[in-house]
Amino acid sequence: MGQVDLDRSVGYALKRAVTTLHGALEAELRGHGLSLPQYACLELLAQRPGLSNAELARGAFVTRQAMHQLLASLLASGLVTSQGTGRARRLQLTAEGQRRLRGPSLAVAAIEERMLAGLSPHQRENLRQDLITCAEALREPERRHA
Amino acid sequence: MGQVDLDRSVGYALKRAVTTLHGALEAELRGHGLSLPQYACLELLAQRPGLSNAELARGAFVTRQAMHQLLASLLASGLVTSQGTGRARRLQLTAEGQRRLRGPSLAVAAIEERMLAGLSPHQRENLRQDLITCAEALREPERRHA
DNA sequence: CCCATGTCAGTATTACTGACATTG
DNA sequence: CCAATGTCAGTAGTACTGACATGG
Repeated sequence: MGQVDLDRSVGYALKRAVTTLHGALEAELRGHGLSLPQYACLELLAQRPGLSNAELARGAFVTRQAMHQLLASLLASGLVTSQGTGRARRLQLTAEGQRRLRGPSLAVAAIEERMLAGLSPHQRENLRQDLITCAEALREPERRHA
Repeated sequence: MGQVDLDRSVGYALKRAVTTLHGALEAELRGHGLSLPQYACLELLAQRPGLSNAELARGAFVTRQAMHQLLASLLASGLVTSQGTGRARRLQLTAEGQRRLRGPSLAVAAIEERMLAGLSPHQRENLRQDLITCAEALREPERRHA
């Protein structure tokens, strides 16, 4: 065989974990009036103020078109502001955006904490590092432009 | 703050890993004429013959309605057969389904192997276990029906 | 000139919720 | 009767591809 064994597959466990996490996050965020993509965008801007749309898209793992339309609603809601009209517009949270993010951000942190409750700090860091190692390993053969 | 720190967040690393994996899988499977959900369904049936639609749905982390419509195309394509008309219909791959799955299954195994190339067998198992621990931890408070 | 970006459309896939008959 | 299932619709949210102007 040598094929995939679901009961031993890291990929399958990965999918299970993410699905469960997404479900928990969406359920929680719904109560805060935010979708998961919206939250991700706001959180990204909170921690990395001044990102452009394209940078934000890369950080959220979506296309810049998808981020563009997501941002449109956030801009319209007054949670985010755009500065300049040049090539890379600086985006950042408004005061209202910061206020609206506070609760959800704490709630999300609590969920992540609950998810990791069974792991020691050492295990958590190992887990995070291994996940990054996995992502890096898959990105290699992409060989972006040139 | 005590809020989410993207650069230290396991959840963020999890999302990055899954997104990258999905991208690699979809790119590969496209060449085999299968979508990722279709592949998942076939692989599940290959390893657990006789599953019902609802069981399949749980195994693939989607609703039974979503699985139902996915199965419709696979049944129409003759890759899967349904037996009985009772409450829990037994589903299984046809000979054609098995044949069509072979290549994709090997390709997916290769991708998973590439993803894990930087990790020792011990690390891989640790990673898988930790992911399952995380998923379990989040599932607790759901408390399904009483 | 070139590449990345911002932006406008259109499309498509995918899954979801709701509803209801059926089965065990 | 009840819980789970199969199934039919309709809906929605999300992202994707294509295209094109702009800017550095």
